[in-house]
Amino acid sequence: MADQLDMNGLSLKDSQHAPQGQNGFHAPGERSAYIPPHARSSAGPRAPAPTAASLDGAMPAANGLGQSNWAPPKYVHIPPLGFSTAEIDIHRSAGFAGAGRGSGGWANAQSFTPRGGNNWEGGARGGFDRNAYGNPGAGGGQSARGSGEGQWRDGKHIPGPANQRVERELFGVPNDPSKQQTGINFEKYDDIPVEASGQGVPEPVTTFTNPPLDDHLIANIELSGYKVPTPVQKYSIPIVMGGRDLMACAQTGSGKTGGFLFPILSQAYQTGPSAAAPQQGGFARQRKAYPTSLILAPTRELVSQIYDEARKFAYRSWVRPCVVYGGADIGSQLRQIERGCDLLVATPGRLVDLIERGRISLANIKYLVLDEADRMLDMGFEPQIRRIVEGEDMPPTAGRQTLMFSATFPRDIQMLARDFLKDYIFLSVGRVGSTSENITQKVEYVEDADKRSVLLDILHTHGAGLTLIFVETKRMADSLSDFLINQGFPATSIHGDRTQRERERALDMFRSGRCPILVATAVAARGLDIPNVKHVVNYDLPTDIDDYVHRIGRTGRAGNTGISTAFFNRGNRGVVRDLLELLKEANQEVPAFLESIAREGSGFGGGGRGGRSGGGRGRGATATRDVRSFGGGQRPAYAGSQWGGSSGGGYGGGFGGAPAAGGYSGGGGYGSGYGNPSGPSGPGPNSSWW
DNA sequence: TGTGGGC
Repeated sequence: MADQLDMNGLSLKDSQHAPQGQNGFHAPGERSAYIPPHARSSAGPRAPAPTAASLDGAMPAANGLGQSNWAPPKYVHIPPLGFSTAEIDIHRSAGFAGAGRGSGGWANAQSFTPRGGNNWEGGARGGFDRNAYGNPGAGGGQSARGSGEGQWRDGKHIPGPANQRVERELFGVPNDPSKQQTGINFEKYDDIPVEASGQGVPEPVTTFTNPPLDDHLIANIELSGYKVPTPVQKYSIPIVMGGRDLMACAQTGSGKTGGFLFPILSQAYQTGPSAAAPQQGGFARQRKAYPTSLILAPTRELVSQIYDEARKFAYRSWVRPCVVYGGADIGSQLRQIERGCDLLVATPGRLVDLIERGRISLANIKYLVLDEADRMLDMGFEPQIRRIVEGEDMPPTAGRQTLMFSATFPRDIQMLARDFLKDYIFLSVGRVGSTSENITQKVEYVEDADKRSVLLDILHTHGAGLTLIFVETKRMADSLSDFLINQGFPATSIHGDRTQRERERALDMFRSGRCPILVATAVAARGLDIPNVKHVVNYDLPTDIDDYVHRIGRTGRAGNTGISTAFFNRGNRGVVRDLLELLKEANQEVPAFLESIAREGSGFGGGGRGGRSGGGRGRGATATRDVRSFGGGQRPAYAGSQWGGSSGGGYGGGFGGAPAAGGYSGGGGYGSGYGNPSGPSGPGPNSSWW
């Protein structure tokens, strides 16, 4: 269904869709118009999920390339993905078919493809009716939009009616592999250590129960299949509900999104819309939206993913989530916002645009969330974030709650982040290397000239499952995917120069297994939750080790295992020390050449630390630590979630029980071997993942 | 340097 819709308005550039009957492949000689490399990768619209038969036979033939390298069985392992064409169609059609508004998956396509009667329509929200705040029409039966939305009336939350179709769209059907992550049971993570510092850290919760959580939220959590809060959720729920600011380090895929959505929505369901809400003139047409929650993330796809989650947990509630990002039709986003916007998920650029147009005010923001916060505050994004947070009408730190989440949090970025936080609690969830236990990391020495052939070897060897290949530049993404396609591999690419439609399509093809090889730039490095990524290849290593951490984190998620392979050569010696350290910490095999190049490296590059990581940006210890604890040589309290036995009390520095002690008073410190001594580069650890 | 992100 999605693919079919994608046919609308295709330009020449999209002509890969045209030869539907040929599985979307052109013989090279036949091309009369330029077809971008990635375009040649796609199977035609509505192509069935690849089966051994379809790929084996049709694809190479249509490709007309001889395909000596084509090894069907390996890439056709759709079975491990558990897809059938029918399932895909069900899901997708659910996403597009009828919902009056944004549909699931990457279905936000509607926002840039104004198809007739697009998804934002389907029943005008009669302006704002703040008397019965929320979703007019939902009260007495079916909402006009058919989404089963609730409202806030007379100080009470009145959930909308259930809607089977919407439920299936949001929560999937049983065993829907595209919803796999939902409902992963995190009970096995019970022994994950947690470090919390700051004044008065509250006790963690252990279940999704009322109190403190609102019943309506709990119902939606159950629909989503979550059973027990993940470690980060256990801590973030009471912290956020207690009104505190938060800086949290937790691997994506560990329930981070729920970590902020749960407490925010729960509060919203209990307290209703902000009293200070929209100064609606008495006129029907209010064109400016006043969201109470704002979630910012660095890429469009991530924003879209968060929005999809938000819709689940906001189901039938008075809270209306909206999403805005660039590359998509702004008109439909405006219409969407006009119908009500309580929780807004956005990329920075488009948000600024909408603010400038006077269509969004941040005056009512109660919650500000920066996802992938270290990225949002790095050189590239920081000015925009600062403008949004400090340069518009958002309440100051005292008037809002600010939450930051990331898997990595370099020291310098922590320092910067403090500008946006007030008396925050620092939370680090996870055991050193816990992720990597699920990821087998390999590093191979490969000269640039040999990369392609080594990659082919790898692709032949590790056939089953999805393979995500990272490169450093957009150009390389195109040329490598082009190469792979010419070699007969079902590959596609995603990077920032592709159109939004191409990006979403590539991701969808990858996700669904129809195109199990994806060549990507950094755009896909963070946050994306793609089930069944079996192998991450760092064809080009990033220059920053944190990027490496995020990249390999696309596999081995939520208890699954994964493989990571990095191509290393002397051009990467800038990261050699950090990489070395990382591998050791994660108990991975350390190739000898790494050690020796690291020694070479220490000879030059100046300073104590070889390579680029000057400025104290290198990895130090394994755990991210609260930067506030470095000042006086003090360390944050150490809270072993299940270690100390005493259910949250009695950690060294006053976690839980002894409020004032916090992380400032040099608590018990780390167990031996937990916090490494500071590296030579600087005052100490700064970046990490759990 | 490159990668994201508005028009």
